[in-house]
Amino acid sequence: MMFSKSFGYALRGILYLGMSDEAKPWIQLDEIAQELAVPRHFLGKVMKKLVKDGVLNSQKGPYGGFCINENTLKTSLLKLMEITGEVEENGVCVLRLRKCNALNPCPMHHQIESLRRQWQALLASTFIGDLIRKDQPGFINSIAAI
Amino acid sequence: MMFSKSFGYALRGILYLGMSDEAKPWIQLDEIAQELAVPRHFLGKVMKKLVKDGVLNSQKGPYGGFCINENTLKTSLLKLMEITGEVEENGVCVLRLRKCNALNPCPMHHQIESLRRQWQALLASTFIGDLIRKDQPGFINSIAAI
DNA sequence: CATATAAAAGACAACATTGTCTTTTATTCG
DNA sequence: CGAATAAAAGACAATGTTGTCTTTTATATG
Ligand code: FES
Ligand code: FES
Repeated sequence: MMFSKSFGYALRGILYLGMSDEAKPWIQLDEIAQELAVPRHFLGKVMKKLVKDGVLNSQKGPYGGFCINENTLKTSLLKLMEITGEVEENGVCVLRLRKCNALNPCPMHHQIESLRRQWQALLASTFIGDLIRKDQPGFINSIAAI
Repeated sequence: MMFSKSFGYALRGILYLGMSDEAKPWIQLDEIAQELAVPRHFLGKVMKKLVKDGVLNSQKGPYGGFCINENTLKTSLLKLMEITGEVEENGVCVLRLRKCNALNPCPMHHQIESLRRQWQALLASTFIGDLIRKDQPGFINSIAAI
């Protein structure tokens, strides 16, 4: 019940772009990494993946950088987890014994089933757009570390 | 939402002992590892920790091995996670930004709060004894791989 | 006591994730 | 075109988890 670093960086990077002033079309990696206090090159790799999957746009060269596009706000957390590598193989037992299966359940299957369903539902039905609070002045602090 | 290998091995090892015939006082690592199809020496390290924390007993020498004790069945999954190293530091944000805090929440705090509470409650209130099904003949298969 | 046995302990390897650094590629602008 | 800029790409290091192998320690038995 904890996201990978990659996932956290991806989400925070996206939200930073989503919160940024539209007057500035492209935001550079340098700025994002500095504001979020995140390792620059590692964030770069994560952002690259997001661009490749069409969740963000990027532009090389002077005045280039990253920005959101028409897909960004419609992207689900589940999609984000797929992109950042939390494979979350379909229906795998929490003990990783096998495909999760109510007919041949592991000892924890029943206690955990409902929670897993809720978790999946949350990831699939929460979108980037749901997480942005442009009206809330302190929002940017909530994605910067400490 | 997935346990570490160490946790899985620990739980399955304990349950194997809990299911075993009481006529045989000590069960050897060799048998457990083979039956559960788990790496023997790695399991050994995990079992050692369980013994150190008083969740199991062990005995060196001929006819030695492992067995459950008066604490075993009363051990919670939360305790087991502590022992196997899923630190689960108290109230850490899912994005690992800071101590989790409703007053200064990260963007995901509200969506996730209820699930985390349920998860914690489940771990704290489920005990090894709750997971053993001595009456169920196929139980042993449910903790063996595949 | 000598021997055999099994856990405990420790050294080390394989692998995945995370992080750093350098080089390459594309783009803007003068 | 040439220089500057910024992402993309790739090589590599640090760290954590998982897995293997060998040596040490404790115990039972004859
Ligand atoms: S079989 Fe293990 S969680 Fe479903
Ligand atoms: S502040 Fe991030 S989950 Fe609570």
